[in-house]
Amino acid sequence: MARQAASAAPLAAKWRKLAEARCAEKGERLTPARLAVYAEMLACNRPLSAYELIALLEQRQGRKIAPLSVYRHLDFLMRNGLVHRLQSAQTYLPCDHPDHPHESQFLLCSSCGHVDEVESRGLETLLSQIADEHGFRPDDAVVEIKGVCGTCAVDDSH
Amino acid sequence: MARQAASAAPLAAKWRKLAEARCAEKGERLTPARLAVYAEMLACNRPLSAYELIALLEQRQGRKIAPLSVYRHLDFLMRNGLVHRLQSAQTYLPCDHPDHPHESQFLLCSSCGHVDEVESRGLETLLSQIADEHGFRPDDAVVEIKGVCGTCAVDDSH
DNA sequence: CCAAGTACGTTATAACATATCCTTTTTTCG
DNA sequence: CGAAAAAAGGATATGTTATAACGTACTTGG
Repeated sequence: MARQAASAAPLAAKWRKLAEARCAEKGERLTPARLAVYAEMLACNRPLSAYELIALLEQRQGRKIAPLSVYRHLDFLMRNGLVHRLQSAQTYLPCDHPDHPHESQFLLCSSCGHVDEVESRGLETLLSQIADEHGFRPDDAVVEIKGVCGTCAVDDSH
Repeated sequence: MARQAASAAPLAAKWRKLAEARCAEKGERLTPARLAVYAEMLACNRPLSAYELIALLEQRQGRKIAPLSVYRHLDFLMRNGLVHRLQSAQTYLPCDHPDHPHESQFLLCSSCGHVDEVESRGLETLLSQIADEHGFRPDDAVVEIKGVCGTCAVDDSH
């Protein structure tokens, strides 16, 4: 039986289609190199630093990859709402629900490293209000809550 | 008249006393080196990268300063609530009201670079609620709103 | 004094990100 | 189609941010 050359991480059709749709909307080109970075991030399913991502891609593809390439691909993916950057950890994470543009808030577990992406309209409203009270016109907000997730809290108590 | 050797930035008594009080509470030692970093940050009155701070201190003191020294001093100042780190900009800013421990939120103007530190109990409550809904125990939250401040917005409209 | 702990200096290096320049690929349009 | 333009990607170098590892000196408290 033929073995396929594993030059890219497997990518579920669901995610590929969403990604294609998001890029098509803006007339952006979702090239194989870009898709490979996105697939790798989804396959790994945790926040990755740019250099961790480089290492994974190099291993997968069996060749050297320059940091700049990955940063360009990350920029592209962020620009199109497929990937977020965690500012407090300098890592990158695929968006959990890239079906629509949105602001996100993150819950970062300091114990297991898991990150939960949540979307709270109430919070966004309140942030706008706060900005408004200070005569400030907000463009975009970073909200990253560090703490311990439910699973780890349960484990702690044992 | 005697000219004083300007080996440290001038530091208003108000800020020095607050800093001393904060450190005394925790039995921490506010040494001259630490105070010099704090004074420099207050004198500059804008977010500084660690390396900008190094350059300023080197100029002021007329000698080389190792990055690690400044990072240690910044850690100290943050640990004692005198300085904040802006996660999205990788810069450091003296706390606006170090008279009590608190969580802060920041309004960062992308036009003039000014940063406003605000404290919203309502926001903190809402963040706790959101965490709670997700079974998450929060330790600390990063909230940084980027946008355009009132002053710059007025200028824009001309 | 002496031991322990904290602060700080020095050198080196790790980790994160971008600049510059050039080649390849894709698109556009006569 | 084929030339020009635009977008993407590769290679090399460098800039920026942060920490490791190790040693010395300065408190502090018995």
